[in-house]
Amino acid sequence: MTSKELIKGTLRVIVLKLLAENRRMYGYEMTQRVKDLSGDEIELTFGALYPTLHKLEAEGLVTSKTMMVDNRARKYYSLTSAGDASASKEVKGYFDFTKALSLVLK
Amino acid sequence: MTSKELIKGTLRVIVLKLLAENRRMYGYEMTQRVKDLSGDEIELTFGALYPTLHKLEAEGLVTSKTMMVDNRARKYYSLTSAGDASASKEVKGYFDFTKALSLVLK
DNA sequence: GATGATATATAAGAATGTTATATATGCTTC
DNA sequence: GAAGCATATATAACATTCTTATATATCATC
Repeated sequence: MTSKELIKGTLRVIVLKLLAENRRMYGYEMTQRVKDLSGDEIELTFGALYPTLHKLEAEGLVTSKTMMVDNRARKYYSLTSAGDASASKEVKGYFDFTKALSLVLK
Repeated sequence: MTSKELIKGTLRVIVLKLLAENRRMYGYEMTQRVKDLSGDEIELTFGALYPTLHKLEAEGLVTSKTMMVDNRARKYYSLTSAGDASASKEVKGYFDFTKALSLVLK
């Protein structure tokens, strides 16, 4: 892990992007996917992930469905159509911000 | 402004970088410089900037010196040698994180 | 004399993240 | 069969950090 503080503000975008790329995912899967994709650099914590997921659900950007898999409850999250629109918008916003910030930091 | 939330966690790096590039700067100057450099995309708020500056000072990474300029008090901030070391380290940390995150978001 | 740019700073409140904890299954190892 | 680890969801207490509002003050311009 490079820096834990820097994840602030980006968790929401990460979740939206993951769900935009995958029809449905469950929380634990997201933490593993992010860890893999980032080369073990970014590790999501559950204490941050679940509140974020619940918040997105309350905003109507995400829906969830609990299923039994291998005798174990698994809660799948998916984007709503509003969530799909938000996802591309917020990912773009992230890169715009990054670009602007790189002008300051370079 | 693209997104206000995304600035979270990056303010500290911004301040360190500004002071690494300039021998000394005052708060108001920092907000203007960041605004200029980022093409009006990033606007620092004083309520976030001053606490950050004071925190860096408490950590021994920054020192300050108040001077009268045009009959007006102006507080200049500078990096200590520890601050100088932190600056390059934390800027690098930011770009490492950004790189890792772009693997997730692309 | 009102407005706007310059200039620093604090306080209340909101948002968001960390750490610890609880719960539970299934698999592997001792 | 007990212990430990990976899998799996979730909440609570706490800490940090940012936003918004507010206070104060000078100088230049209209």
